[in-house]
Amino acid sequence: MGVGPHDIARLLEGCGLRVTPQRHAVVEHLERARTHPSAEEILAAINRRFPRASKATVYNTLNALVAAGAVRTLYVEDGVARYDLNVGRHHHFVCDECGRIEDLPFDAFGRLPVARSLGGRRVDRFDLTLHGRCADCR
Amino acid sequence: MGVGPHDIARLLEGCGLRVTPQRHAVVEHLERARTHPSAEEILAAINRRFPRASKATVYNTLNALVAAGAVRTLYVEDGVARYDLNVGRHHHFVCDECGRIEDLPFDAFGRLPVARSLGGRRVDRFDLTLHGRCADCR
DNA sequence: CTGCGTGCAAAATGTTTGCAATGTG
DNA sequence: CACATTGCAAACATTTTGCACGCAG
Repeated sequence: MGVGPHDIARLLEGCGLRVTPQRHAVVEHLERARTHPSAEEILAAINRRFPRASKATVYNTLNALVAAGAVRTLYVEDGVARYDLNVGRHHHFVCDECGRIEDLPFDAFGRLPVARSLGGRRVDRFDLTLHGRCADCR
Repeated sequence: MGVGPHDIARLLEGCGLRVTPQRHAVVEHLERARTHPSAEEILAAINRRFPRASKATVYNTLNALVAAGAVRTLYVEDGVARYDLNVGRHHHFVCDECGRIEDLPFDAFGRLPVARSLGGRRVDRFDLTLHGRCADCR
């Protein structure tokens, strides 16, 4: 699922956003990072290339991408927002040792028998998060 | 799964906490509320009986209960911590309309075929959260 | 030139902590 | 009576917002 340097610009444009170096760097880091980084981590990463980049820019960019449906927000374990470029159906694995969050393909362990309705409720979707030790920490 | 007024005192003692009226009220509200309340909601609730009760007391109590394993912290949708007295195995249903969070029994829709290991990872547990409309909002 | 985007700083939340006064065991 | 717990206020952490300047179309 490689997103080329071109595609980043297209993704931004597709969200109605102008392509700026800072925004490009935000998306590039989201793509490269396999840890579902927080805003703070993203800011630190893009500050290596753009030392003057600010929280406001990072949050503005992320919120715009989320609003446009290109990025998903994740809340895992603590109240810190984490961001996920992968908008397709998938699950998550949280390593309780190092804290990294990995994507799991939707069918990694078979389809889940989740009903469409349940006790009078309408079920539209579900989020599954696995916990344990990642391959590195195991 | 009714927890009587007696049991609240026992639960607090079992966590090594002295039984105070404020703490009793916190647990009582956790038990009665079916919405997995946030600290702010709990504070508002116990302020009806104890107008001078403070955030510090609510947070101290909740954190002590979480540390003792009697309460679970939930992070759903936004960065706000929500608290769940039910520490047994169960899932959650989030109503996207009214925001309420309901407990679902572990076997509500069959056991999930989640593997013990997955691509080099060790899987210890999993959290499943269903989204949709609750019976009231449907 | 028009206006979106940036960066800085301040504000708005949500949560934690320090401490004197108080209540519990 | 000893000391855990309370309430208040201040500190913290994260996210949002206001605004002047700057760059792109």
